[in-house]
Amino acid sequence: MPNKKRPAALQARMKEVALRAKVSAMSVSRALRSPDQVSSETLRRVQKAVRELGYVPNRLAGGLKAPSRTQLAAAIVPSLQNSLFAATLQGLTDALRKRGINLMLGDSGYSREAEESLIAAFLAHRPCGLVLHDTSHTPGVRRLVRNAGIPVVETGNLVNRPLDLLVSYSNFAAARAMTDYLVGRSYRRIAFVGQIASLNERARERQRGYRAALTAAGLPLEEALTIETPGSFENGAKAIVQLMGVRPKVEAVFFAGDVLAIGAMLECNRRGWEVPKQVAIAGFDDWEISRRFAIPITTLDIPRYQIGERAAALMLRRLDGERGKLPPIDVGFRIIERAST
Amino acid sequence: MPNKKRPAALQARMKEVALRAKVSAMSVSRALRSPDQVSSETLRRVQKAVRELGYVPNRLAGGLKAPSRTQLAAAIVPSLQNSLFAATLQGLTDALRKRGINLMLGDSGYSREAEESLIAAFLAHRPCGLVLHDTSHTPGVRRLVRNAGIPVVETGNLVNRPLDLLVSYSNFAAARAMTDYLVGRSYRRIAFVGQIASLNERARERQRGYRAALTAAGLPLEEALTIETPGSFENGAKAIVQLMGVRPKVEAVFFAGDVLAIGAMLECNRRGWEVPKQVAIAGFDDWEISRRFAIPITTLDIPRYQIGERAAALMLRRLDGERGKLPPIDVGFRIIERAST
DNA sequence: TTGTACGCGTTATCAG
DNA sequence: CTGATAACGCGTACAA
Repeated sequence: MPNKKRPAALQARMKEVALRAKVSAMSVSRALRSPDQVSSETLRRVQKAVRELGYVPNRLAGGLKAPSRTQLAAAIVPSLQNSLFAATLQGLTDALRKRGINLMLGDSGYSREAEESLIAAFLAHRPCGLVLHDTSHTPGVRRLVRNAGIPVVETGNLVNRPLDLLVSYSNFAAARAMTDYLVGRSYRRIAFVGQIASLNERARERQRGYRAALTAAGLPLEEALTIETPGSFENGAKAIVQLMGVRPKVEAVFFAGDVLAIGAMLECNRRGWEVPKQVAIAGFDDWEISRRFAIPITTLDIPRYQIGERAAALMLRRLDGERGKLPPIDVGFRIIERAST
Repeated sequence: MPNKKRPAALQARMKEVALRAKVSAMSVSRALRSPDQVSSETLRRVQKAVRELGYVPNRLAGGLKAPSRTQLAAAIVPSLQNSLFAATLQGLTDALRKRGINLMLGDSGYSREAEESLIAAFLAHRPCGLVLHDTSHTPGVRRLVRNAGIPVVETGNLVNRPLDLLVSYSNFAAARAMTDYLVGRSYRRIAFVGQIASLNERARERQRGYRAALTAAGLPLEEALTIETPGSFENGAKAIVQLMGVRPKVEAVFFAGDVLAIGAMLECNRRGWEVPKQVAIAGFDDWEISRRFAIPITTLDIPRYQIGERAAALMLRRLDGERGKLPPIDVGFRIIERAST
């Protein structure tokens, strides 16, 4: 048995590439990481050997020696199944991949405790950066990321005291702008349907924006015109039914989430309620389907993909050595006016 | 400067935990990985030290020494933004997390070449397992996974010769069953709208299933009744408009993707076409919104979450030492009959 | 431009 | 049940 101790014919190591290329392992390492620091002859031989052996570098070893260059980043979103976060993730991975950085992904299920334990688990792999959608954290999270000493980007809301880097938009300003818009369209009795404020900072901020706009316009705040409910088509439908029963009549409903607005629109279609004549509907986040209804839905466009892209860019600046406190980035939002209002 | 060489007060190492707990590093390692192999006194002291130092183990070092236990798996889906894949990912991460395994994620953009280069990048991190949605690969992929020597699970289609493990359903059988169902409902001129077959094995199989059903029922195959188009609401709308212009009249349309069926339904609503009276509509994959229309859409339920869960389970069996060729798992499908047909 | 020696943090092995 | 020692595969520092 001419077995060289290695059980199966597995992955080649750098040493074997070196042997085949007739150079030292160090030259292989250099040829792979900074090709301009070796002679073209060495480069050629190394590349040939790499190809022939199907060599796949071992980043575990590399990362051990040179932490902060593991070429692995981590991201945590509240839910994997929400298309909003998916768009941000796409922007993130697209931008990171250009630099050879891969992404570890997990979901917190909207729980701060789950976020903390997930971060701890991720840090065990020594990622070179961390992206968190949430902006509200346990004390443990602050300690973990401080000790980790890696760039952290938050993306969910334009907060005042971020952990580190911040790329987002103002949930408050967006909700306020949409409510202002409805007021500008002469709607007076405007209802609000959003996610449960106590569970979620973003939901809280949106509700606050709605109220600020009403107050600024001199309109009263009525308990019966604010509904908190988990986001789903069904709950959007239930909310519109409930609101249509309120007297005096509700003129417009701002759904702080397109999933709710769409559910409501479907319900209106089913019941034959005319939008916007009987009730106007506004959404939040411009899902593709919102513009495809017979009466397309007025909504807010948030540049989700761009948030991911710019989060990556910010992280990369840190990895490239920039040390100072980089200023937060506000990607803004845009009201998309359609027939539903 | 009392600096002990370490620049900042960063992550504690196992050695420091050992020092504080007054045991050897080896005992710390054991206490963490197999608590029942150390005395309860040692265990207690180690746990205390870990807590006090906020120790986060370094899996890079662990993985270097003990490959195949990096506690990191990798998954590649065609697109991050498709909710179908998101459901599978959720099942996957939920199941893996119970075993402390985290997930690296990327998208191939429906390209086999992109899949190959992504796999190579992922393998550099020495994942202990790999999940691929696609079932059609470049030769390079076969070589890479063979050399990697890790479990690989494919999830996109019930193929005959999987790379290794397989958890999926038969796209062919599902499409055939739906077409059979439509035939059973006495529709005769049945059209098919699906993704572009040349780009995607799953699309190909669904189209094949449709044809097989028609042929078995003695119905003719007509060119004009098959449309291939990228999946989107808009393309679903265009397809139904095109098909409504065909003479003699099309009686039912099977959209091999709910996004297409929903786009078509929205278009019918807009134009006032009655479903199923003027044309019946069937979909594929039971998106939540499909059941919320005034006329809810008949569709196919694929247990996407379960696919992820079982893919994880299969991978774990391998990691737990099972060697043989584990048989493919067929999770099946279910026709959900609603008013649209 | 290239090579040598050593160390990164952990675990397998084996002796106590 | 515990500890000493030697890898794991690569990168830094320095020497040639």
